[in-house]
Amino acid sequence: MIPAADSTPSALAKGERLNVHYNQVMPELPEVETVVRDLRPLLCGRRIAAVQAGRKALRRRWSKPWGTVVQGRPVLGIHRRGKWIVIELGGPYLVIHLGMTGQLRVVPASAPTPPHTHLIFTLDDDLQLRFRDVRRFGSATLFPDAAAVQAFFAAADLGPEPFDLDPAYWHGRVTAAHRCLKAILLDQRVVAGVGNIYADEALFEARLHPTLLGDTLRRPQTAKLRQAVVTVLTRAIDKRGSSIRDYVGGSGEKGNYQREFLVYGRTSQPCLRCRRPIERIVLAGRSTHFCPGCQRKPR
DNA sequence: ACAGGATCCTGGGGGC
DNA sequence: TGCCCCCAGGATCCTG
Repeated sequence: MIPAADSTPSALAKGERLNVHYNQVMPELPEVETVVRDLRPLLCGRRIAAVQAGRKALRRRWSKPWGTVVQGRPVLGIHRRGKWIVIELGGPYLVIHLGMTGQLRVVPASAPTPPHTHLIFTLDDDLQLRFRDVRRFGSATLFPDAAAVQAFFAAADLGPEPFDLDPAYWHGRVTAAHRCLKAILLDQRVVAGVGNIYADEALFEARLHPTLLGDTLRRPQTAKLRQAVVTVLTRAIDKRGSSIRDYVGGSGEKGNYQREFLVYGRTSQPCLRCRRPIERIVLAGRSTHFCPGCQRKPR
């Protein structure tokens, strides 16, 4: 078992309404992209000297001889695919999902180990890559080679990246589905990387009601939705880069998470565009926020 | 086949 | 003060 240090999470600022229960970033595509970009210069070219694994398994159990497989391996690259982080280890690949509360950090080996740290990779220069995940919704899996990683994504039927969406493909997938737009956006088989927050934000950006059924949309609407997904994610990646810059550095964990969401987490607050109160409903088992003025309800 | 629901997991917040 | 219940979410498994 990895020893736990006495560090407690920082308290939420008073009056904080966004992400009421959380004092950390919920990782969706923009957060994962930021983590990958930040980790790349810290990890690439280094070598893994040792691995420590916690006793409690994550949702996807790692293969047994972790240490022997990974030990001595160089980190050749780190990439993102949807919300998955793929680390290339000169042969094997490490595939990580941050789930809801997962964190990947590079810190000095001497830094205290916070609770819920499940994996520690000691690098060859007194730094450690640490995977921490309070709720253990995340996963870390070792694959023998690139083909095995591809097979894993193929088996999950992981859809294309949102930035590469072919208009015809997108229109076909959306209009083929007899279910609400919110559920379609959350479906990783249709498009990879969109989560609950950015699904709501994208629908607001496109001014489409979340309960609209996919098979009722016409081409201009699917085009608008596709563009909205790209716009919202691009904007978030640009902002997240600065808002969680110290995510990796380890020193100031607080960061300032004033996110500029227009609907997510803003239930009952006035729409920043039309001032009508944002509404919250549950769709596909997920809280869904929308503006009844900007996103007109279908008949 | 497809859509929707339950499940996992934990800490914080609200209610009593 | 302190307990208990509820809530949040992504992926996956299960049901209709």
